[in-house]
Amino acid sequence: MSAIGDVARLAGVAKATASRALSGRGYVSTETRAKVVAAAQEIGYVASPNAASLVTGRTQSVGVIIPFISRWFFGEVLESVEQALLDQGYDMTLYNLPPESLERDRVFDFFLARKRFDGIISVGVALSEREVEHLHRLGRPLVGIGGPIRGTTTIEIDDVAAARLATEHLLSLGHRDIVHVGGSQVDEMDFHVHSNRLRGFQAAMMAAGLSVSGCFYSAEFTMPGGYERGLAILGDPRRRPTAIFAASDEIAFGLILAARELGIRVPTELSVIGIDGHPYAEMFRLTTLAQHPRAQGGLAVRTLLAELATKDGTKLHTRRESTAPDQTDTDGTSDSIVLATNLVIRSSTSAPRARVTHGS
Amino acid sequence: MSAIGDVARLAGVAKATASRALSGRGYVSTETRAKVVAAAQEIGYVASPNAASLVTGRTQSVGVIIPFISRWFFGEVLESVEQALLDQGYDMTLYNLPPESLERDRVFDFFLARKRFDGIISVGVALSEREVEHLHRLGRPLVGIGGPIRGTTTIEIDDVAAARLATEHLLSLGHRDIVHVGGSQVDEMDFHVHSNRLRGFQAAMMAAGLSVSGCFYSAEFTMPGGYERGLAILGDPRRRPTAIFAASDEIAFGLILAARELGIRVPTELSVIGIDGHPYAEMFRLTTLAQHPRAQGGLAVRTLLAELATKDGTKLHTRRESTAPDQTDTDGTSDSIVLATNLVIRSSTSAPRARVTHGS
DNA sequence: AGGCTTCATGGAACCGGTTCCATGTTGCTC
DNA sequence: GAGCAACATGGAACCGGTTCCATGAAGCCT
Repeated sequence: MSAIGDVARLAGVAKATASRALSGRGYVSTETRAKVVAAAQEIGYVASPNAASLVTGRTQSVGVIIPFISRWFFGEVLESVEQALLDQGYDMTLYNLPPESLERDRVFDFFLARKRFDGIISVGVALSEREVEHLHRLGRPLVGIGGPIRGTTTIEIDDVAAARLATEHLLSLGHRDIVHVGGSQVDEMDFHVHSNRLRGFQAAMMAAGLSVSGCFYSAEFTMPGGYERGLAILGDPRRRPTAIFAASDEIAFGLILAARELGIRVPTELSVIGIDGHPYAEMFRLTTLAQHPRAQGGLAVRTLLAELATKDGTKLHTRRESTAPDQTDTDGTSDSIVLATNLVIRSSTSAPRARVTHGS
Repeated sequence: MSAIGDVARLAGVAKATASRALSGRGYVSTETRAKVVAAAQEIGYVASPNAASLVTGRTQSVGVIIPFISRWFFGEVLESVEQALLDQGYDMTLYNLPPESLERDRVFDFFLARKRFDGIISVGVALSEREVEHLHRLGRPLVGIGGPIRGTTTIEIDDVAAARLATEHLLSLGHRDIVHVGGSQVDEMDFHVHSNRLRGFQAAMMAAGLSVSGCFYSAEFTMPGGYERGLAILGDPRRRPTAIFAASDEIAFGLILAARELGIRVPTELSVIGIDGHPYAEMFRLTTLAQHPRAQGGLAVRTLLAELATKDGTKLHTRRESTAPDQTDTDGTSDSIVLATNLVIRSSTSAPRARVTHGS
């Protein structure tokens, strides 16, 4: 269609001047700029980002890797990341890599290897040494959400602490017979979320002098997952706990539904607490430790763009002359930014009923 | 980093030959190709898509516009679209445009106007005349999901028919006192889904000789939305219907929860049917009219890529010489591909209890 | 053996921008 | 009024590929 050359011709200036006028870089007189802008407007000129990328090395777009799209946490992160990037004029290209994805290598070796992104955000995907290495070699900033990645800034919550706080809430209400329903070790490959929450639970229990053996059940991280586990755990009245700490709100919802189905009153006969701050928590009156995925997404984008701005001094476009001796760039700030969670108390938790001593 | 020139030099051939060898276009002897491939392998060469796009006009990437990410239907579509595109070597760039988005114009005029995409998929976003016009002018294929867009191939289900079928299921069980809980007119701007489902409901009711006045209640398209409406509708025992047709499974879940909370048995005292085929339907034992968003997404991609392949003959790269007289390209196949839905009967629906005649 | 087609390869133009460098202008200082 | 900095602009190189065109070597036909 219309190229910048056409704009220049129409405005009666050189390509170089038109470029400067439109991009705002370098010296251009006010009148010239006006002429160029008018010409561009007239023929409906829109710059080709490809051409610009080719010479500047900047693409104005960011790649995002994520294992799930429709699970609440990930959907929220995605929405906030997209929003923040759009605000700053960046495109977001999405790679959905479920835990067992066969495409994984192809995404890393082919899609991400092309210099198509100014930076990459990895959400809840545990990267292998090789993969991190691979991405670092691209010389593009990489920011993670949801767990530490070696040599990379990561936004996360303190899962151990969150789990401990949730458990302590139950303990403080007087519960002694507490069970944790969390993610299975098998799904764990995707991050340490599951085991961290389990550890937090165990830490709190042990600090209270309670045994943790037999207190953990695994479930899928979904409402049906919690529901099924709930039916199994609560089915046997003699082994029924007085409180359950669920590793996610969705699991907690499922547990509550299972309890209702079995005629067990929440919270009178069973307290349930979750982690997430899911929008449905209000409806289920669920007490939960709220995390804020949108804040995490927004912060990830700000962090990435800040690193990008810093790196701006150092020409992104690797000039062949500057044969820097393959520095591994380990100076990369490997901080882990921990965001706060907060306890939202609703009516799914309360003190346990007066204890009925078993067996006598 | 490494450019194709480096590969060529290492292999001892010209850039042109290296390009042919790697892209597989044009004549290259087997040995030469081997040499080039080996050289490329050796220095870890990865082609720059930007440079290629610049000359070919193809970007190997597709833009997707979608109003929600975390709602079930949209998440599913997104996952399947991404998957299908990745399979074919395409990138997916995502634009999240919620109904009231202020970014809307910016996305159309700036982000989508740059020749960055080979095609565009619009999911559940009603496009204005101007926007369609705008996209068509780019000369890139456009495929819609979820509703007709003038002059564009669209993948959809027959919402009217699906609603009618759902309603007929309730009627065939003997229900006469049926209520429809669907999307509000206000959200409607995003598509005709809401009003189409309402129309299907009304058609079935009227065909059965029943009045439809006062039989419709609007709700947010979420579980809490259905829950709240459910409490209101079912709260008054005298005006309680024997069956509810919910416009979405999530609404249906909410209705079921409300019923349980009010001590109303499903399906004995209240039948509930939804539309969607949500994965949680199993857990809620919900009878529903299943649609298949993944199939819709996959088909949309296949359709788009097919149009792209056709257009391939006609040089995508508009050569300045071919000053074709601004043809509006109204030949565009404006088909609407309608995908099937199917009734999945579970135990949220049954015949109504023996009728208790009111008032006497 | 001469002429043609098919295959192989290199040189150079080109896609559409950005940026370096050279060449002028002004305007201000001493 | 000479000297110098800041401002304006154009020409040309360049980013990294693809493709057109020309040249040449085989292989085949008559």
